[in-house]
Amino acid sequence: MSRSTAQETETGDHPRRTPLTRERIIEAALSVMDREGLEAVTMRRIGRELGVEAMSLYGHDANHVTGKEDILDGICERVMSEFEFPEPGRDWAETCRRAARSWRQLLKAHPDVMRLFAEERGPVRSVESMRPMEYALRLFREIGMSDRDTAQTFHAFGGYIQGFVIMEQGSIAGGITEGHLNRTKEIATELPDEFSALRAIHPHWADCDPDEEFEFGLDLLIRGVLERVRSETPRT
Amino acid sequence: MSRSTAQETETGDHPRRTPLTRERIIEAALSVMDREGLEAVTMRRIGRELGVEAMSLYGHDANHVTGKEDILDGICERVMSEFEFPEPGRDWAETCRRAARSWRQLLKAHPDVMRLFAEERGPVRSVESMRPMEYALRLFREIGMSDRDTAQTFHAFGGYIQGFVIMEQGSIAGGITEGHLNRTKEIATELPDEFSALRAIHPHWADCDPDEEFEFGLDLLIRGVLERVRSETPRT
DNA sequence: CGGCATATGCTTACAACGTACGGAGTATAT
DNA sequence: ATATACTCCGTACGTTGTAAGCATATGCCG
Repeated sequence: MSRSTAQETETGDHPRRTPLTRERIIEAALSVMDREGLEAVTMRRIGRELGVEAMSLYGHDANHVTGKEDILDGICERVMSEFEFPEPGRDWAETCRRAARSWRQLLKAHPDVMRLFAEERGPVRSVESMRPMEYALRLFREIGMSDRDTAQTFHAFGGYIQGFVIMEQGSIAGGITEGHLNRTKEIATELPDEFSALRAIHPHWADCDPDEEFEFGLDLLIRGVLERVRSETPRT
Repeated sequence: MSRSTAQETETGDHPRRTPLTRERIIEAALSVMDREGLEAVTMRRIGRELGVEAMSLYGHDANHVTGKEDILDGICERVMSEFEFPEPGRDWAETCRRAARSWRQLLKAHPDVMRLFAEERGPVRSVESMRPMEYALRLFREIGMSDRDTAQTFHAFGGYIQGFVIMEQGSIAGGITEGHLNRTKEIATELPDEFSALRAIHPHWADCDPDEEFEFGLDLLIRGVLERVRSETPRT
C-alpha cells in the first residue's frame, strides 16, 4: 500500500520520496554552507539535509554527483548564476559601480564561496558562469578601451573586489571583522611607539562603514580608468 | 653509551635527536605546504618531515604546538616575517609600487598561504606581523592623506593585491592559470555569439604577462590616489 | 650515589571524514 | 512474467585530528 507520495521522511517500508536531483543536492549543500560554514559541508550532513544517506548522493548520471569535489564545483556555479546584471544607465561610472556592488553582494551573500574560489574551482567552468564576465568586458570596452586594456582592467577590478571581500569578512591584514577588531584594539592600545601610524589610523577602522570603504577603493580604480582613457585618446 | 649526538634518525634505542622546537615544526609545515600543497599538511606528514611521530608535535609549552590550528597560524606569521621593506626613494609612486610588488612576491612565494588568509587567521595576530602594515600606512600618510583616507586606501591596495594574486594563481573569474586557460580556450572558441566580447578579449589573456597585468591595476590605483590627493589639496 | 620531577616523544585508540563495493527495493520495458 | 535500469542504503576501509597514557631521558636535590 503506497501512502501518499509525501516528500517527508516516513517511517514506512519504502515511502516514495521526491527523487534526488543534482540541483537539489547542490542546493542543500549551499544551504548548509551558508548556515553552518564550509567545514559543515560533509557528505553525511548533506544527506541528512535531504533525508537520505551519504552514499545515496553518489552516481555518475545527471541526477547525482560524482563526489564532493563535484558538489563544491556545483556550489560555485550555482552562486555565479545569482549575479544580478544592472541595466546600463547613461552614467558609465555609476553603471560600473553598480556592477561592482552586485558582484560584492554576491560574494557577501555566500561568505564561504570565496574560500572555494581561492582553491581551484573558478567560475570559468561552465558557459553559464561566464555571463557576468562578458557583461563586465563589454562595460569596459564601451568607454573605448583597447582589447588589451579591457583584459587588464577586468583583472584589476576583479582582483580588487574579491580581495576586498576577503579582507572584509576574513580578517586579512587589517580586516574589519569584529573578532579581529577587538584583538587589534587590544594590541593597538599597548603598541610600541614604532607603530605610531597604526595607532593613529586604528580608530578609523573601528567605526568605518565597510560599504564606504568599498566605494572608496572602487572610486580610486574608476578614477584611474577614466584618467587613463582620457590620456590615451587625446582629443587632438 | 651515548653515540655521537647526531641529528639524524638512528636505529639505536633512543638516539639523541635535536629536540623539537615550535619554530622547527612550523618551518617543516611550511616546507611541506610549499612543496606539496596545503592538503598535504597533516600532522603525520609534518612529523615524518622531522623524523618524529605526529603526537610528538603536541604540547602546551613554547617548544611545541597546541594543535593543527596553531601550526597554520604559525605558518601565516612566519610568512609575514619574510616581507621585504623597500627603502623609501625619492619617487613616491615607485616606492609604493615596490612595496606592492614585495607583498605580491611574498604571496606568490608561498602560493597556498592565501588560502589560509582566506580562512580566519589574518596577519593581525602577532605584533611582529603588523610591521608591514605600519610601513604601508606611513607610506600613504607621507603624501598628505588624512588618517581616514589612509585607512581606506590601505584596504584598497591590500584588497587589490591579494585579490589579484588569488586570481593569478587560483583561476578566479578569468584567472591566468594554465589549466584554466586551456579550458577557457576550448570554451572560448566554440562560444555562442552572445559572448563576442569574451571571445575578442580572450587572446589577450593567453599571452599576457601576469607581471604586466599586475602593474596595470597597480597603476590604476596609484593614478587614482594621486589624483585624489591633488584634488583635495587645491593649491589655492 | 640514589630518588625524584620534569620534559620529551611514542603507542594506542577514537570519532569523523570521503568513498569503494555490493545489494535491496521499485519502476519501466519487453 | 521476466528482464533491465534506476534509486538508494549498509557495511567497510583508509585517512584525518587529537585525547590519554606510558616510556624514556635529563636536571636537580640530597
